[in-house]
Amino acid sequence: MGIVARKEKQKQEIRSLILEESMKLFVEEGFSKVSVRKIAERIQYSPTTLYLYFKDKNEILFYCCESGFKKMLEQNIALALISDPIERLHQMGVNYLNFGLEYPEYYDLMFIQEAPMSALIDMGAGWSSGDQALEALKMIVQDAMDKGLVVPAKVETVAMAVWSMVHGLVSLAIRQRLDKLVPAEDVEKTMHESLDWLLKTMKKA
Amino acid sequence: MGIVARKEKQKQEIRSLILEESMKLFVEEGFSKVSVRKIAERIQYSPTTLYLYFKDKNEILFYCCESGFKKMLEQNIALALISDPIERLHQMGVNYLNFGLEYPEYYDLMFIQEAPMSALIDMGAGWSSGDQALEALKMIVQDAMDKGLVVPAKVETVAMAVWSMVHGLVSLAIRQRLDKLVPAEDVEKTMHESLDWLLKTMKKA
DNA sequence: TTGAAAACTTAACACTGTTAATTAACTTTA
DNA sequence: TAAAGTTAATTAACAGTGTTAAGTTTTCAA
Repeated sequence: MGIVARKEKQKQEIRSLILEESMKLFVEEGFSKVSVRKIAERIQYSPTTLYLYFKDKNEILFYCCESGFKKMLEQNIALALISDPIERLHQMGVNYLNFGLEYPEYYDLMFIQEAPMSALIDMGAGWSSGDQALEALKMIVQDAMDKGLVVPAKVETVAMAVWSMVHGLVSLAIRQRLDKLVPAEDVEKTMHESLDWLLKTMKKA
Repeated sequence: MGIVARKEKQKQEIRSLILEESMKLFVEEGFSKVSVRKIAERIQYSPTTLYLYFKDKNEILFYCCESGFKKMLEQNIALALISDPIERLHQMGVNYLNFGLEYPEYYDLMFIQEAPMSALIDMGAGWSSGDQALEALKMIVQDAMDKGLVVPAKVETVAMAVWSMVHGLVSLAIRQRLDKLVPAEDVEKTMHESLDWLLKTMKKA
């Protein structure tokens, strides 16, 4: 049984190699520039070999996406130290904005492109890491309500509102729409001000 | 000078024909399915002819985008009848959500894809209709502040917050991310609840 | 009617994702 | 050890993409 195990391990190594190199590629050159042939060339395999390890290109992107979520969750570990729910929610938002602005290519894949979601549907799998992040958000909102820090409302409604706002900020920024509202050099600052404004506004007086 | 004028008119007619058919195509089959060759086939011209009327594909999409903004602005005409700024802002948001959900392909082009913005940069032109919509938004926010209906803050900050939120809602919905937060059949309803929540929350007690 | 200018097309380039058929490599069995 | 079987990887190809250069047809003025 040692041989079949080694073979399995080798297979996993090539899978990882494909994913690693794909990620490098779209961090370097952007999502639209990633092609199956380019990935193949980097790992010195023929393009069709990738299809032995993944169903199609979307599936490759889906797994890249997963690793993006891991990156994001890492940033949020320190949140547990913040006891005040509002302050915790605020810091979570700040982390979200920073992540989006620092890794726009990852963000694009995770939340803007439809490719990874199509793969997800084809695979019948779950949005595992994404769901995890959303659960964390809902729990913070719930916590804030329980402690009477925000006006009571349906948790999903508020969570959706908050998520949509930070996503809106990041995705509009990434797609160069926000500089239609304020000068380019003020975009990042104003994004944070908008987030601050929301948190301040939703905080019960 | 009659002849040169007629020629110019014919040229404009073909331009319009290209744009009309392009728009039909991506409303029918989606943005990603629109190709230069498909457009050309529909209008019974060779693919390369399109390049006599537009610099590239992005430029075609840019002009389609423009017509999307016109569609959107039409929906907002009735807003002028609403005197209460908060109520007007609310209705503007509702219109925005409805537009996005009703014409997801247009919305995609106008606010999600980067192609039209690239064209805009190449052309050195302005985001004319888009700017107009944003001005309208800022004015309403300003109005609400002047009348003491919301807590004073920088107009750009609040406008950005509101726009980002509705954009976030629509774009996450279009890309099937919101059904990770609530069941698919509840998405639209919850989107509206989130908008309601924001407006209620920002309204000065 | 001829010649220039404008409008349009054909052919081609360098890509894209993906599949079927084929070869190379390794494992197991006789 | 040699043959058979299995797995891994490749080559060739298809049908599509945006775009450019060169050639053809049409239109109009002198």
